[in-house]
Amino acid sequence: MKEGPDISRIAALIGDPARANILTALMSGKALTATELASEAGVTVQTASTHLAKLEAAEMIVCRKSGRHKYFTLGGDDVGHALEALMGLAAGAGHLRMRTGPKDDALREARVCYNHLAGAKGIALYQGLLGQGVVVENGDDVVLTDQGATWLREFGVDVDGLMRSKTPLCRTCLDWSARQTHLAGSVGRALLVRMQDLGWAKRVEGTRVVQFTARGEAAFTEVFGR
Amino acid sequence: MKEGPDISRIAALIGDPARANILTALMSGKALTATELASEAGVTVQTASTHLAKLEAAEMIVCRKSGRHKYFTLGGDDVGHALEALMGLAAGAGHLRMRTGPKDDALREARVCYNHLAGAKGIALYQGLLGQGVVVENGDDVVLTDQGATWLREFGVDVDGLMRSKTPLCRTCLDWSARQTHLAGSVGRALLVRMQDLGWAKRVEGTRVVQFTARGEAAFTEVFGR
DNA sequence: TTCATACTTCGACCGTAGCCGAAGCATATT
DNA sequence: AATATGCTTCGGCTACGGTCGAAGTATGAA
Repeated sequence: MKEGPDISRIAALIGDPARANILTALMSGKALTATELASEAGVTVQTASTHLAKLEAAEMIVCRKSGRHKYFTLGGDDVGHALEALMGLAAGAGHLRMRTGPKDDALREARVCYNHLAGAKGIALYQGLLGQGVVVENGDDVVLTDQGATWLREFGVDVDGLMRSKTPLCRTCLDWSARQTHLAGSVGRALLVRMQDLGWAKRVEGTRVVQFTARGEAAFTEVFGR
Repeated sequence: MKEGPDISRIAALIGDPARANILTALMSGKALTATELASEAGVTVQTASTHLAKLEAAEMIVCRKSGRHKYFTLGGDDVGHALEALMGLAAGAGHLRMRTGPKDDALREARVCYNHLAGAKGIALYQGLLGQGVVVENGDDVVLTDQGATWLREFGVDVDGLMRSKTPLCRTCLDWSARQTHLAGSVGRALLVRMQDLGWAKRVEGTRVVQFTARGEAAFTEVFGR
């Protein structure tokens, strides 16, 4: 009768609002302490503690203790992917957050999606890469072209290093804000890092917002088109 | 404070065991009636009815009524993808079902995963296609080669028809039984259909099990190896 | 019309799990 | 040692939601 992996266990884990908030906060990719996560989730530290214990037992998050702090991060890329997929569903079903925060516009413009660029800027980036033949689409899969590898090298990305790693180079990721795809995978991550190194953009502390500088904005448009 | 779509709502929806069973049952891709789903989920029809109403309200499933029956199917591909992602997580965390049913071995051997072939046979199929250069891997993306299109045509698959459609040709899908990838996407689906047309395999009514005939087994090994 | 089947709604029961206050450890700082 | 900070455990309260029996609606068959 019952077959397959027990999907409901982990879904129930994500299903609690407090835990969902914790996980969403960790989608920023940054390591956060228990108290930070508690305030993020809107619960006391005690409750957060039990939640974190459960999430850790399920290997959805991992913790690294340093002194009297415990820093938490997402368990792995699979966890991020699953959360992204759920966000896509939630956005599609119109289940957006009730009170849309003041940062919502900024989030729609440019934000961090686990480790790569998302939002309007993320989509523009992807479209730009497609237009220049750096990557090509195949269904909803993306492939890095040979000329694309060269292009990336010139842009300052260590493509060969990425290729040695086992993590996939390119993946598509569906935006929950605009219903379009943008670029994830190690290339997507590397591009975000590179743009920060170039001083084009900075992350706004404590949020997932990515703030472009005036110069960065111009350079971005120059390279990727609007 | 709170940013992004409300992930917890739908996660909680999937988090209930009964609803999870319903969704898992619908992963077979077949349209099922309310009573069938009730027995599948192990609850009475009344409870199933309320669950179905909730799932439908969230657009996770759609229903088509015919006479006094109501046939339910998954809401869309996004739903399927999200469920797959969760299954991957659940399998990874070792949260497999407690009591493994009698059909479990058959499921591990060959089963329907939403609409394509999964299990040991699914993996063998994918490996065979890779070995013959019909598809090539790029990270965790898969691409159909030109020679692969020709091969498929000879195998009896209407590749050109598939290409005209907007749905992606090839996608990878992670098995929960063996932790390996197999082929999804419209090509994956078409191959399963073709094998059934050839009389190689039949679906066992009411389950996700795919039963290969002796002749089909031999032909499969012939064509794909292993 | 009458009966049977498929599904839905209502009402009441019950259990699980989230929540916080308070106390308990553990690690740093003085 | 004494104090402060970060995190965990315990106990009890509460509420939300899943569950089923029973009654109610819709559709098809006799």
